[in-house]
Parts: sequence; structure tokens; C-alpha cells
Amino acid sequence: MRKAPTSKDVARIAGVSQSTVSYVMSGKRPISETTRRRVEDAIAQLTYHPHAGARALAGHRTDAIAVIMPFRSASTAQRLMAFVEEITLAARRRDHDVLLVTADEGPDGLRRVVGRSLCDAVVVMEVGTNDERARIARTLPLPVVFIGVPEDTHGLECLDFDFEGAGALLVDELADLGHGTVDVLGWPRDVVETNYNYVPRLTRGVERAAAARDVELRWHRVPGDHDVRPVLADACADRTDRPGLILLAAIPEAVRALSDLGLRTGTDVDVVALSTEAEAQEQGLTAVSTQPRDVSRRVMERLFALLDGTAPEAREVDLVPATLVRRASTRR
Amino acid sequence: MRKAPTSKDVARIAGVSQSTVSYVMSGKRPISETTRRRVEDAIAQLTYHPHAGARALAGHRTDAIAVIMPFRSASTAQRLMAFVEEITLAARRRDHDVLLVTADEGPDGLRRVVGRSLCDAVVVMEVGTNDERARIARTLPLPVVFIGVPEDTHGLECLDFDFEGAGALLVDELADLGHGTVDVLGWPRDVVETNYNYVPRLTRGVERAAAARDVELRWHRVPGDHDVRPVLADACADRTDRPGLILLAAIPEAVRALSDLGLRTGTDVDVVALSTEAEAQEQGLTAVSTQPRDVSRRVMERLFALLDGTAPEAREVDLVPATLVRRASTRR
DNA sequence: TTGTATGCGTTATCAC
DNA sequence: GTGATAACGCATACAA
Repeated sequence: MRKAPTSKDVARIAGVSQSTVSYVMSGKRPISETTRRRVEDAIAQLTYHPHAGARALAGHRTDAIAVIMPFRSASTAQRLMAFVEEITLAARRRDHDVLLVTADEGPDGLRRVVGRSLCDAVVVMEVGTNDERARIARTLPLPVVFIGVPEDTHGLECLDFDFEGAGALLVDELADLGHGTVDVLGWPRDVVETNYNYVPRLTRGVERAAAARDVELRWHRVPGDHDVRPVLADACADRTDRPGLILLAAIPEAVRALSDLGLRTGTDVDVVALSTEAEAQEQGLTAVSTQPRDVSRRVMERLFALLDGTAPEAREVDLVPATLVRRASTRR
Repeated sequence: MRKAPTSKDVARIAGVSQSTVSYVMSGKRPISETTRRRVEDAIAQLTYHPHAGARALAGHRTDAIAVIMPFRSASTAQRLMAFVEEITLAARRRDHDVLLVTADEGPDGLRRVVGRSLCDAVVVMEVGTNDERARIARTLPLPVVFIGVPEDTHGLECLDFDFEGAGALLVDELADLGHGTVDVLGWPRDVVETNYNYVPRLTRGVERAAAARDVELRWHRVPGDHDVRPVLADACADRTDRPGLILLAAIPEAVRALSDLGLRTGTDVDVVALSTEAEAQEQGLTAVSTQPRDVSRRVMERLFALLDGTAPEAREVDLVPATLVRRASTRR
């Protein structure tokens, strides 16, 4: 538990100057094979680790990425975790650390981590349609990548799943199955009101496809208490035709509610959903999955390209395409 | 996009010395009301933020907590997210940031964040029964708090949910309902083999209670592909008595499988589970919930007590008690 | 109550 | 190919 060794200690043991130690570590100038060896041996012997703060101070970089994360959100925990995991792994592959910032710090969170030089770049998850953080990002001297698409993407780096395409796929699938009327179980009121940008995008995709396929839409909302039974009873009961249902939220609850109502998915009712891959599998749902891992990978590629200065011309918006996987909840 | 202001800039504008600015921010010595005002005004005017690296270098503290997180684990994403969220919020309340470290860096992750002086304390999630990180922690000059209970807790700070008590509650509930035989759907092989410490703890609780209540246990395992239908068919079909089932893993899949088998929970079969609160509600299960938020809160209390030097005598192990909530999956 | 001066452990610019 | 040395921005011991 004695004091941590510094590069000076390494230098002394290796019999070189401190700056040489630094150059061995950074590789920023040629080093003879013999001194490199002696330095590396000394480093190993002392289990020397460079002091991150000193490095940040002198080197003007932190080797850290800040991630602004909305814990309470329209996304499921699974989806959020997938984002965070993939981002963290990508960061480590490039020897960067991840600083977790809660979105409920608001725009100040972004200002803080950048102002304090805590990171070299920022990932903002779940940007709003009209998000102050987008305005701030344009003024910042470091890369900020958004997951989501705000209204005005000018000068921003945005990546996301193609929710509009997803909405269209879901409607098309039910239309192909012959449904002229489709019931949509949409997000609860509080989610819609928080202005998440993908709510309108998904909605647009659904509505355009419905118009194109001449499908009548009936929108329902998950109640605040997540008890969807009455909603689904209202939508599906007492019908002569076979109901077609799109689930956007409260998916496990909805599947269970249908079962309680005596409706077998794929038999008595066709169900398609927007969900994570895992949830769709667990519930056996024909679904469009939101591919958080693909999105994260592209986010980090773009982010490091910006840090490396190897980024091609600004893309502004990059969308991961939607695909539909058929499972037991629809009968073809 | 000009250079970030420093405390020297603040000092110049406020007409004081740089050290006075520092003391105003830290509150470590008395400052006259007038100078405090002028400094604070200057800070606001420049939107000054202290440089985290410089602060860490000079002040020997980072105001950051590292969290070592197992993304792929026996826990659900919900449970992991609850931990991370609660830890992050608690950290922010004390003006600390959170550094996310993936557990698959192994013990080196712990060495690295500490060696580089990236944090003032560490939280290690899901410690193994015999975890090298526990040995390392004992040698480190900063607080390390474990979520979980390794075999040898000597000199460690461990907190967790009382899995042993949980196991007993689940068995007792089914015994109270008159079940003389209980089928347990346990974790998949890979989870058990990863040596998570709560697997043996839960198992011990189940087995002791079963012995005490004279209940026969039949252990089953979730298959690698998570298709639990054959397992549950095997356990519950062709029986004259009413099956009693304990679910420890793959809970949504299991509930769906029972439904597919034509078994109504609470009517044809009594089901109790170890799960998150949310999952139990979604599935309507009588369950013991693992209270990740309570555990996290206690972890952070302990951690900051250690940082403040106000920690009472070492506790070594602190367990959050288990409670059972009855829902529709058991009929009393 | 305030100012001066030093050091924290790196990086990077000069010199050699 | 290597060694001095000056920043980097802040905290704090020492003066006043």
C-alpha cells in the first residue's frame, strides 16, 4: 500500500530519462530495441500504471467516452443494456473508458462532462425531437454522436434504427395476411409526452403504410398502470373477423392479457410487435427488432472515426434498416 | 470554441488570486462574503468548469466511482440496469461520476482503474464464490464494495440480497400450500458454472427449507437454448397431484410454456419465482424479488461512509432481507 | 481573510 | 536515439 509508482520511478530503474519512458509508452518516436526492453521490464516490475489525471492534463485527452443515458425511458432495460454493453466493449477495444451520465442531469450533464474535460467524445442516447442537447452539441469542440434523430439534424451526427421503416413493415405484414383493420397498442401517455424522437417516426411509418395499403388503423394506448387487459378486450373481443394487432409497448403484459382473454396468438389473433430480439423470442412473436447492438457499433465506428480524424464527409443521419422475423404469433 | 477558461482566468476577472478561487470552490477556508460573490460571478460569467485531470493530479482524488459490471450474467437486464441506475444516481447526489468497467476485462480491470487513479472507490457487481478480485481488493488503498458474497469475506465489504432466505421463503410457500413435492427450474448450466456466488446461497436456502418441511425436491435445469417446454412437460404432465413449481430462471419462457401446456398458473399449478419486481408483476407471479435498488442504496451508503471516514466498524457482510409477495400464480 | 509558491505526473518541444 | 525542461490547471502549505 505504498505510493503508486510514477514514470520517474520507471525511468530510474530502467536507467533512462523520464521522457523516454513516456515515448516508449506512446510510441511517438523511435526507440532502440534495448532501451524499449529495459523500460518495459521496469514497467512490469513495478506494475506501473500511468496517472490518468496527469495524462489528461498534459496530453489534452482523457481516453474516455461519456455516455448520456436515460434510465427511465420508452426503451426496455434490455434495449438500454444492449446499447451500453456494446458501447463499452467498443470503447475498451480502443483503450477507452466509459463515463456514465444520467440523462436526468439534463443539458447540464453534457456541459459538465465536456467543461471538466472528463471525456474526448460523447454519446447521447434517446435524443428528443427538439432536444436542447442538440443545440449545445453544435457549439462543443469535441465529437458528439446522437442515438436518435432530432428534428433539426444540421451539423449533428445522428444514428438510429429505422423506426419509420419498421412501422411500415409491421403494417404490411398484417395487410399481407388480409387484415383490413389493424389495432395498434401504442406507448403510454408519459412516454409519448417525453418527446422521444422515435415515437413520431414509428407513427409516420405506420400511418403511411396503412394509407398505402388501405388499412384502417385503430390506436390504443397502454394505461399508466400497464394493465392492458381492458384495452385489448375492447379491441379484440366481440369481433366476427380475426383481429390483427401491433404491439409497441408493454409486450409481456399484452401477450399475457391475450392469453387471459382466451385468444391464442397466431390462431385467434395475428400479433406483430416492435421489440428486442430477446423479447420476441421469449414471447414467440413475429417482430421487428430494434437492433441496439448494430446501432451501437455504428455509433462507435463513427465516433472513433471522428476522433481519429478519418471520418468521411458528415452523414448527419444514418439509419440501421428494419427487418421483420416471422414467428408463431402470426399464421401465414 | 476558444480555449476553456481556467481558475486563473476566473481569478483575473474577479480580481483575486488563483488560490482564492480554489478555496471558494472547495470551501476549505473562510472567505469574505464580498470576494465570494465576485468569484462566483466570474465563474458564472465564464461558465468555468474545473479541469478534472488537474484536480485529480493536485488533489489526489477523482470524484469518480468505478463500477465493474457483468453484462452477460445470471441476472436479467432489468436487474443489472436497476443496480447501475441506482448507483449512478447515488453517486451524482454526492457529486461523483461513474466509470463503467466491463467484468470481462477480468481482474485486470480492477487493477487498471485503481492503478491509473481513475476513481476513488470501486463497486464490484456479482462477485464469484472464489473471486480473484476479492484477493486484489484487500491489497488496494481505496474502498472496494462487493455486491455478492464470496467464500472468504475477511477484510472485505460485501452487500447483497439474502438469497438463502429467499430460497427458504419459496419452499415454505409451496409447503404451506400443501405441496409435498416441489419442482425447481434452476439456472442453465453455463450460469452455474460461472461460479456466481448466489447460486449456492439460493440452493442452500431451498434445500434446508425442504429438509425442514419434509418436501421432496426435484431439480431441473434450463436448457442452453432456453426451450423449457420439454422440461416443464416432464415435470408437470401426467400427474395426479397439483404440481408446485419454483422458477429461478427463464421466467417469461417458463410462464409461456406452462400456458402452452394448457396449465393455468394458480389453477392447475402453483408457481413461485425468484425475479425482479417488474417481471413478477408482468407475469402475475407470486415471487420473491431481489431488490437491486435497495442493495445498491446500501452499497453506496457504505461506500461513501468509507470515503468520508465515517464508516462504523467493518460489517463484512450485510444482507437485504427477502420477502415474498403473493400474486395470481398461487391459489391460497 | 487573502496572496505566493510549490508540486502533482504526464506530454511534447527543444536541444544534443 | 536520447535527455533536459517547460507547460498543463489545480490544491495546499506557508506567509502575511
